[in-house]
Amino acid sequence: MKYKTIKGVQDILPPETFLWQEVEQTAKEIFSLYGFKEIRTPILEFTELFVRSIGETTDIVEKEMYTFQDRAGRSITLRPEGTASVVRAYIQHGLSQLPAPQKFYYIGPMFRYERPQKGRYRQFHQIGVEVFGVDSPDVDAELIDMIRAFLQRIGLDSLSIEINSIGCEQCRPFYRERLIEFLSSGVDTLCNDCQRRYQKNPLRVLDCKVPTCKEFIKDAPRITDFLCDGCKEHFQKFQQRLKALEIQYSINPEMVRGLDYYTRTTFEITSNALGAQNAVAAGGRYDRLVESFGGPPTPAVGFAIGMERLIVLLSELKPPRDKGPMVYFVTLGEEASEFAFKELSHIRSAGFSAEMDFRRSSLKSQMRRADKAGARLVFIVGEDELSKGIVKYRDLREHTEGEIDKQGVLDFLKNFNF
RNA sequence: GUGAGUGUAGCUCAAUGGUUAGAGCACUGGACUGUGGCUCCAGGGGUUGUGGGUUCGAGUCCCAUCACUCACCCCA
Repeated sequence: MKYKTIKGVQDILPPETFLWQEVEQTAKEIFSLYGFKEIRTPILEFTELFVRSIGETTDIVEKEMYTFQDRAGRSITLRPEGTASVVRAYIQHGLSQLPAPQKFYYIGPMFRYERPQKGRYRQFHQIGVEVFGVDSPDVDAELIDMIRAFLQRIGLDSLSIEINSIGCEQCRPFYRERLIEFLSSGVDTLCNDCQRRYQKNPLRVLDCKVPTCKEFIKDAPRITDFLCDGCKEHFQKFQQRLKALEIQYSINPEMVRGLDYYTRTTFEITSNALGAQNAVAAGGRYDRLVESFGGPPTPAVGFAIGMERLIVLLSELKPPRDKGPMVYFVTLGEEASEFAFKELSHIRSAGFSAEMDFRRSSLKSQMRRADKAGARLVFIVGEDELSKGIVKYRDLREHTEGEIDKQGVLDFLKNFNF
């Protein structure tokens, strides 16, 4: 085969596209109930935007971005995530001047040059949400509530919700020192990856999977014990709200987010049916990012849903099915074919999905194709029928049949109980 | 970037180193000359991922390479 998709990207074919449409439509409906409006930002941005927001030393920036020079020599990057672009747009268009909170959602492809595996692709799709201008933990809880509502609506309840607070620029550095202190007592017992993490991002040692490391960090200091008064209160209020909504969650003080810009609240929605990449949705608060981009100090919080992962769960639950046309015309002879061709257009205009068999073949094989296509109703038109001024119909589901006046096709459909 | 596994028809898979690489499903047609599903019959569809090597002979063994899958790393 000469041409195929490049590594880590994929075609999405029907009937799976039905599932994608359902997910997107449900997200739009639920999110708008919560006051969110769609924002569409470009897939291309200046590289600098992502380097500054995600963090220079993160893996995403260091080795996973699709970056290239445009024809004028500027460094351009295919977005690896959505938040940076939305923040840029928020500042660029002066949206901070509008009444807070400003609430946005977006749906679209993201790109990261990673080795593909289950639930991880080089082009993947996210539904993301951002709220600007309110620092209250009520918003954080509202977001969790919205995710829950969304997942419930598409039929995925019983996913686990994990939350954490990673503090702010006041308390986190202090905790970081304590943690480094603790780790230094046993660096040489840690795995190779953790030796590296110890140097680069000590917090990451916390969610190492190696048993010996797990054993060692069991006694490590916990971020939640080192939060400053402000962060502590924020985290408690957040939980109070979750309880008020009767949302089941667990605190995971070892949950570390990969992007540098997070502050205070972080959370993940995971499923144990997904393999190693088990996060369906994840997000958190980023109170300093807008300011660091040159905007006014603006607290913000958001999350992203991984669509491919969602689809995996969903298609196990209810395998996607093609929906056939309501009506299928089977014809014999040129005159009948022309009659059907015109009817086809009329009834489609009236809102009925309809097909006809353009191939000149036996009645039997046309019937067979009508069945394969999943049609509900077949109209049979031949010379006999036309000369009598009628068409025959057959209901493929109820196995009933009859005749109707050939002028009355549309009326028949309008009264038909599909 | 690291490791392991797998590459044969559109899909899922067979084929001890030995004839012309098969089956099920799917597709097309027929049995039923104007009636779907069930059944039966027939047909189309393959550079066995690619390139080397070993051998009288390779889908099968060896090497390389590419792709896919899963895991690590990291993350939605």
